[in-house]
Amino acid sequence: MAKEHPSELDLIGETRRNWNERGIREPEAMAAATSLARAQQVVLGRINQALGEYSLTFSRYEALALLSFARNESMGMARMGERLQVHPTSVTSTIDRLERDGLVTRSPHPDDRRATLATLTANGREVLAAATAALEDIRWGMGEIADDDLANLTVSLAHVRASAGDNTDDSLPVSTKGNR
Amino acid sequence: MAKEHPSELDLIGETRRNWNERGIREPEAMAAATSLARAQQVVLGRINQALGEYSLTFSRYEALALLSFARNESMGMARMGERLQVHPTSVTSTIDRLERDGLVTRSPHPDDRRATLATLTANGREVLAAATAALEDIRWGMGEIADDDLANLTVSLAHVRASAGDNTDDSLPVSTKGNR
DNA sequence: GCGAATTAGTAGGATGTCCGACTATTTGGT
DNA sequence: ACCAAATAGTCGGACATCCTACTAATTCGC
Repeated sequence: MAKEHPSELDLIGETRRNWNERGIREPEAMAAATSLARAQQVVLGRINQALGEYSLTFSRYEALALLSFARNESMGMARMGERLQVHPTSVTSTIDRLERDGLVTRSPHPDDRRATLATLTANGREVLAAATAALEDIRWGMGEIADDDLANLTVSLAHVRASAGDNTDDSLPVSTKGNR
Repeated sequence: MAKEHPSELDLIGETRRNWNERGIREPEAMAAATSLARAQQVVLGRINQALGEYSLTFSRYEALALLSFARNESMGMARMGERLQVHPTSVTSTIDRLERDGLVTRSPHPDDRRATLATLTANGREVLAAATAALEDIRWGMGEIADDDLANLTVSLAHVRASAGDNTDDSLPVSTKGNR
């Protein structure tokens, strides 16, 4: 997915300069938002590139990983949507494709006839392991960035997530925990 | 788009804990990548929410803004794809919708009969101005985060972008420029 | 000059995401 | 107990994005 499209000129800086000439009201926020969008595009592109080897996408990979952590490698779809923070219809779509590829199975919930359980298959477990190794190899798309810088990034991003109401208590790197 | 789905439990931290129990190889990179994805989801959701008022999406907004900075508020579509860092077919799709809504027009390039120029209309210019004001009002989706923190975030993200070959010389806040 | 290689734009197909609507089932309040 | 309200999952529609393939036009190299 999406080859890397490096740009010689600094697109973010260029954009900021343009907006500044026009007298923008929140330049720092604008720069942060556009940087965030571009960085995510880069990282997600690398991740999906690596996962393509296994006919996976990051969405489907996340669903597999979530199931692998669950009791019996099984979980109701509504709960998956909450955990993955996506719309119920996105879960349906994701599970459709994972089921098509034989990585999960659907089964009726034993106690609630409305609910459907998604369960990891043996094949799904194997593909997940291989895909995880591939992601580790590319450091989850984070390039050659040092762990210290990654920790800083995670902290900065935690502020953003916290502003949306996310609890981020446990996201912060150990080294920075309680240092405030 | 996408209401805010705050989560009481720390999903990122939870995920990290799960992976740690399994002995992951690049925990910092994993945490940074998942944080990036979630933060981007939050910010883009807020931005698109605000732009919905004007029947715009962030993609279409970016295209309008790009045109507004161009000479004659006009630009070839291939060039737009380079600037916006998206596939040529995505530009076609974006311009299709902007044209449908009367915000841009297509016209043949005078010197190159292969090329098509997209040009901002008067209405497009007005909608862009109103949408920009709306984005400023919500600080481009960055919530209540202080400018200092936003600057740190932009610097951290510049590292990521730089790792993809992006030139980031002019993205860095003035205060940190040349301090290395 | 002329054919090969490149470039511009689009059509068609796949995926992911959201929203609104709809069915089936379970819960809750009176 | 019973009907209203909430919940689980799916379907269809709208968008954004990518890729492959194709047409038309321009540019390059010999």
